[in-house]
Amino acid sequence: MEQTLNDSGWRGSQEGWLEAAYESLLEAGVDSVKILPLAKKLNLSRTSFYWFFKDREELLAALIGRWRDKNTGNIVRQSEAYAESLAEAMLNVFDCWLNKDLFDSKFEFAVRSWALQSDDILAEVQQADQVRLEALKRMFVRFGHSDITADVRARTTYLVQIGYISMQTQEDIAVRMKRIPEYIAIYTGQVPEQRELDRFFSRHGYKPE
Amino acid sequence: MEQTLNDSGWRGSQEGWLEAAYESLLEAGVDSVKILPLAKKLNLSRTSFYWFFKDREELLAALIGRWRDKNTGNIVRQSEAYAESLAEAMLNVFDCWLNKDLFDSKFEFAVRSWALQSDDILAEVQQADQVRLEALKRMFVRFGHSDITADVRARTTYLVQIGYISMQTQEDIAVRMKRIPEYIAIYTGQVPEQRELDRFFSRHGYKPE
DNA sequence: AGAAAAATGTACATATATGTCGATAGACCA
DNA sequence: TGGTCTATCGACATATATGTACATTTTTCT
Repeated sequence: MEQTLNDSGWRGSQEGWLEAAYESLLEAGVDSVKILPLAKKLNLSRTSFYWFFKDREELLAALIGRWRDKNTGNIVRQSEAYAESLAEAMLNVFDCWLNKDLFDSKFEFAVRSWALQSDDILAEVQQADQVRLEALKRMFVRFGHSDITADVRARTTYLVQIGYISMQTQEDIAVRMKRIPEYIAIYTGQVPEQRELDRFFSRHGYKPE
Repeated sequence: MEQTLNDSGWRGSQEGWLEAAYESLLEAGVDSVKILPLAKKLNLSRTSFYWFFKDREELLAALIGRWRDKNTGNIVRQSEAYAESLAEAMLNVFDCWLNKDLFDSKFEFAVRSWALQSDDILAEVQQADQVRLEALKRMFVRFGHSDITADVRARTTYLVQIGYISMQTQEDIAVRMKRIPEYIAIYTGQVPEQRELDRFFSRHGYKPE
């Protein structure tokens, strides 16, 4: 069988094993991240793995590192982006839910499921939740909400999304877009302006008829 | 070691194995539901299991049956309960989130995580989501909401709860109760009356100072 | 008490996983 | 061209899981 070689001229690499582990995690959870199956997928000998990682533990740690780097940072960033109204600010946050470069929801779900069987992972996830919720709360406060309403609205915003992830729904983009104005109204208590929606739709390549 | 015997005078039983499986599922996910560890927990020989269940598959199927029977029915029931206002109706639904007899959220999370590695389970979960969402939507429609706003508000209500479950937070009852009026306001668009809140607090044995 | 059933346990065959050791092969460089 | 990293592979030792066959014990019923 043909072997695809990487830059350094070898078939395997730390990145290669990590990528395979990532795919397996997303498809079937942590318990599917096992060295033997990954080796088969990569067409490599199982033991070759140990050249790149000390053991399975180290691979899983690398996987968590990847998640931490990607998902939490962008929510904070989007919640702090420039906006003239709360509705516009909320639409900035919504970018995360529609753009896979900003938020990897499958990864998110897999990690949260993983937390069920590992206290270390649970601590990581709860740390991330806190950071994200606080960022969203600051956004509401910035636009004049009181402490308690900002807190509850931040939770609503965030938790609906986490809930969606947990539902693992694969919905049509048009269906999701149709609900956006309603969500904005519920979360912020104010109806978004048409031009704000248009700007949002346009940057996600969506054209409403 | 002393052995606790059940009604029929034997140590093991279908229920006993199922209960052990249930506990293991909630604590550490499906992949922890293995016959050998369960046997250790029950102080029984591993092979004794096969007297009650054909194989591991059958045990897992029984576990799913348990989940189906418990969690979905009560949400539908609560959403259809008598109420004079939308706020009161919503508070009826909130009973589920605070009463473990009405909704087992740990079980819910464990099953949803399980869905990641099994298409059969995923189908079960999505079926349940649909049934629950439709029941909530009917509730909003009953109190005069349009189709689209009822749909989005039903989703908000339900998804926030699924999100909470996914956060696996262990919060103080007082902290949760303090947020209730805000949640009701956001979900229904109307502020709950004091007497409605009092009735709710009282049936959950909570006394606000 | 004796037979039947319900439940348990031992031995065996098998599958899948982890991790170590040492031999070997490919890539790179002087 | 030969040495040296870098990576791959096969063999070994071990752990944990599943499920079957059959013998044994315990309970229940007559």
